Amino acid sequence: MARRSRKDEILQAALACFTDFGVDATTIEMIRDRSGASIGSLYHHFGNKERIIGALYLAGTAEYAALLAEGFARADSAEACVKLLVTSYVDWVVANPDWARFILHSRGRVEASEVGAELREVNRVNFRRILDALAVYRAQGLFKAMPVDCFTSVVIGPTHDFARHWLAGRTQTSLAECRELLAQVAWDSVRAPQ
Amino acid sequence: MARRSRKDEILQAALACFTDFGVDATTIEMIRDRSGASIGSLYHHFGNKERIIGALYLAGTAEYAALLAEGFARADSAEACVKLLVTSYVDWVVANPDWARFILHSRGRVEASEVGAELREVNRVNFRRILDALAVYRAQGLFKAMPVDCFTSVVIGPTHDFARHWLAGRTQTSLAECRELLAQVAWDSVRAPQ
DNA sequence: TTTAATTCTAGAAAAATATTCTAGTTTGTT
DNA sequence: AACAAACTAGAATATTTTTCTAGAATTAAA
Repeated sequence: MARRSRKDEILQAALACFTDFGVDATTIEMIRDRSGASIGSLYHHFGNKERIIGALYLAGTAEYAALLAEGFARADSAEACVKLLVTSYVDWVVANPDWARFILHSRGRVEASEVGAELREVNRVNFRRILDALAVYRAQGLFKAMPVDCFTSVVIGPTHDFARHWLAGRTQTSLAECRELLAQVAWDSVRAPQ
Repeated sequence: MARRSRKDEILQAALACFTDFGVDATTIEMIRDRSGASIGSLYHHFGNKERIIGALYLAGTAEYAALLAEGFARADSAEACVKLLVTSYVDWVVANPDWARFILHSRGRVEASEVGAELREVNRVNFRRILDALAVYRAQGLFKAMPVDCFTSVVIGPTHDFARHWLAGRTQTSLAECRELLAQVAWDSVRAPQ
């Protein structure tokens, strides 16, 4: 690409600032300096600081959702689907650590902001798609009996938690090394007893 | 208690504001109004806004750690220890939902702030205590082989994730209802195969 | 009980930060 | 070229955080 759009330059600069100084410590002026945009341009594109944060967050989750959807098209068993939920997440985090760090740390903030409703809607749709894909296996009794609410938490919870520690530099083991283990644990946790 | 200390009144008011409006939307002035303290008093006790957030965060994690330590004194098997990690967390979240919501949403922010180092130290000590308590069972081969980094994530990850959804009002099932299920899943995920 | 030191409270003033506003400039279309 | 729409610029304004000086309450020593 010859030159990114100004809007993308701003988002890129914002992420770099968030990574270096934390979301709360970065000021609009820092983003302005780093992106080369003017205050006017910045506010033209985003309206306020929260919406910069929101846009970056939504773009990130959309990328992960796309990766997941692509995988689901090929997954042809209960085991493959469950493991895919873990491995897609791991792959995306490993490929985009700064973005992932930002998202993990800003979820609450974005949910409470103006774009919170939009985010919840996107999540709801993605969640629904996952459940639909798994419904047929559930009907076949391939999963342990469990409130549906708990299912995703049991599958993805350990991976979220470990990814957070890895991103914070607190683990000996790398996230990539644990990819298969986490996928296997997820599957073992939800499969029906033999 | 006849009258809470001014410092506690400020923390209490801050939590109430955070609950009602979100951490980022509450201003120092809102905390001042709600607590009845003056700006001077507020800055005398805390120095800046981040330190109010940090103090509230550390107080919350200390309460949970105390609950956990108390339980560990009575836990006398690998299974009891693992399940305790889950049930103590569930019990604390159910008893202190506002505080838990704040903590879940502010972890990243606090880690990035001045008190981040203190928080990491507290976490490290608590984490070490847990691992020490479990080391004897690990030596007996009661746990599945797994990098030690992954162990806590596998145990507590699903509970963290579900608690977050429950606190956001996104679940049908209540957290309390899932208490035993989550504890059992945690134990099944880490116990050695029979 | 007086005195002195310390801790705490008050709110005005200053500094930092976010946002709005008006005036352009560029880009694309007819 | 003429026009409209999208975009950029930065000064001006508004909001929010933080500092600062003065004084009140509390504690401890003499």
